[in-house]
Amino acid sequence: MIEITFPDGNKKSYEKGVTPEDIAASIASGLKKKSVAAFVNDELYDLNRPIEEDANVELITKDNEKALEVLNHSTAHLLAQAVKRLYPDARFGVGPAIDEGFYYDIATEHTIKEEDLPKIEQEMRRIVKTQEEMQREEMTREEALKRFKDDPYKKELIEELDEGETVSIYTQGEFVDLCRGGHVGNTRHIKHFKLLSVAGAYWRGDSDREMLQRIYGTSWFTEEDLKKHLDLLKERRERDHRKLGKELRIFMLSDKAGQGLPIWLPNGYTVRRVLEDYVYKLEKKRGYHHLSTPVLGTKQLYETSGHFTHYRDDMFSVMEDEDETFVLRPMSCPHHAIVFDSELRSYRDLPIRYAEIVTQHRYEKSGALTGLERVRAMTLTDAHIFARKDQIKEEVLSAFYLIQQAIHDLNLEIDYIELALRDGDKGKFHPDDALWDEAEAVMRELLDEEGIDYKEMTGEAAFYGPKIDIQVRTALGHVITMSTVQLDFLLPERFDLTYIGKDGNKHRPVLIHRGLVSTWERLMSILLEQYKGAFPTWLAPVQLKIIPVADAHMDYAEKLHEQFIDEDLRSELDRREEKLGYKIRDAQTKKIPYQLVVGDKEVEQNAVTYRKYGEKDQHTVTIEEFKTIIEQDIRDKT
RNA sequence: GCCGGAAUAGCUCAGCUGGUAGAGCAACUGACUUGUAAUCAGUAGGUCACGGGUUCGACUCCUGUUUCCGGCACCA
Repeated sequence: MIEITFPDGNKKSYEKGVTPEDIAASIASGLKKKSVAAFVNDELYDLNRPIEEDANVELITKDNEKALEVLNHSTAHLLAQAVKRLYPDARFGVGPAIDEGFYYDIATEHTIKEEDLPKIEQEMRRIVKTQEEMQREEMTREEALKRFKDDPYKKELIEELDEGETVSIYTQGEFVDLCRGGHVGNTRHIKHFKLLSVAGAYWRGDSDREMLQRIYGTSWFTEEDLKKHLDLLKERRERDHRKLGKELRIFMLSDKAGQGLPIWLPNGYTVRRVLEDYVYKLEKKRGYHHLSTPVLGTKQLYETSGHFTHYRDDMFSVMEDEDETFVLRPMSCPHHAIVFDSELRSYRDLPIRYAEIVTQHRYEKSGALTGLERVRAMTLTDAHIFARKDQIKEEVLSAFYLIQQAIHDLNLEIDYIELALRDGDKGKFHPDDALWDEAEAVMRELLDEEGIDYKEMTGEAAFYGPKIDIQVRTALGHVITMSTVQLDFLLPERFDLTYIGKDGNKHRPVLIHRGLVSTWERLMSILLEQYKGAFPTWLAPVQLKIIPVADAHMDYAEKLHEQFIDEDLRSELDRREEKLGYKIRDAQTKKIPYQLVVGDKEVEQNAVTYRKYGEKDQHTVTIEEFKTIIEQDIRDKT
């Protein structure tokens, strides 16, 4: 007999070799049904894996987050088994559970197409029906190597394990897979799943190695959950900024103008100007000085900064004219460094904060380009703060809080914060360890002191220094880097920047790079998706639409329209001779925040009847009242 | 850049095994003068992404290119 201790402290005796499933059944039949796996002494156990000694056992039920992961992982195995039956030459890479699903990487002569997915799914369902037991087996590394000798990918994975490590494999029917485990125990537990797509993926994520075929899928405990998830995927497609951006005439892309070179249409540019203005004022209040520098710079400038050597491949071609050589700038710090260096600086002048609306060009790989999210010409508000070492914490934090404010005003939410650090890669990061140690320590310290939660990411730093990256989750579920504060000791060296200290000697300033709300392009893609194209009034390209009931009311409507335009409201008047319902529908599909209907009643009362986008109620108010309402709305930014 | 898929009217899409294209919406014209999501009728609109090939004949089959989409890699 062995003794099992439950999370609530209760203990119970069981036969040696009892499985989590048995334990669940012994407590309640409902619990057995709900259980998916278990933590046995904090190790993930399959439902059918025997427990050989006294242990702490926590059953993982379907409502536990881990349960879905186990289910999806098991579904990946099921997928592999089905693929192997249909394409016997198939060899397998890795097949993990991921957020919202799973995938498996496959090597086979057969090119797997989207049309093949139903066939594979069908085979999977067949295996579910025959209720294959997913049997765990443990062996030495050497045995495992023998077992998988014809499986180059699995073999490679095993070879990387330490000598003497125990390897576990799982067998279900004729299919055997190398796997650490945590499985549902039997294929019959897998019921509600769908294969979603096929894609290519490099073996081990290494672009120098071969590409495998990857099948993505998703698996759930109930049909409702599966359906809900599929609906969510559909909803995300509806929110796609490329679709909305086209419908609402926000931006366009044209192969005639150039791949990845977006064109801002009047609607989009209006939103952008509002954002630019907002940021300009925000920065102005925080002591930033705005300036403007050219999109073209000498190659020498970027050689000095180090960007040219680091990012040569991601820059547009070098331009040569007579004896000068230029590049399209990929970023703006060198220009700002030069401005700093153009005058003698005293310690009293610091910090100096330069901000600029910068257009920059990067030769992004063609496959990376995506709508406004990833482009080759982008504009952003970029800032560089030149400070003394004793000012670092204050300046980094103030930049951080500025970012927080902007993200809040845009109705976005910080998902998490990353502290990006270097790793041992001397080619990727500048080699001065002392500078790195100091910079990384300061960043860590200030985050800790301020009680800001963050994840450390080694190997993710910029080549010149550590970064604090602010990650935002978009409405489509992507996590993107929205903002960044980077501490740089290197560029001031490279440009030999100095200021005169209290002691009368020259000192080296530090450089803090600050990206506020990504680029306008990317921000627009995020906002479009966030608001589903229905911009809040302060951002909306058209804030209100005046709709006269009939021609007779046109004069009144014209007068209103003029008044609103004078008040700096973005007003439009529908002058078409159409039915009221038709014009209203048009205003609605354009997602205009306020639609104003004016007819006999309004003319008589000097009033407007408005309806807010997304609301059902209509309100009749005087013109003055309406102005107060919309102006308040604009101030609220909601 | 890599793997796979796609490209038909301004937009959304149909077009079977090869016989040179069609709908809805939008646009334009006319009638209707309207009270909260589509009034009716008519007109016009396409080198079927581009180049080459197979064929008596290609939107359809083959091939190259371009762009887009799903991923991977990359992202100062």
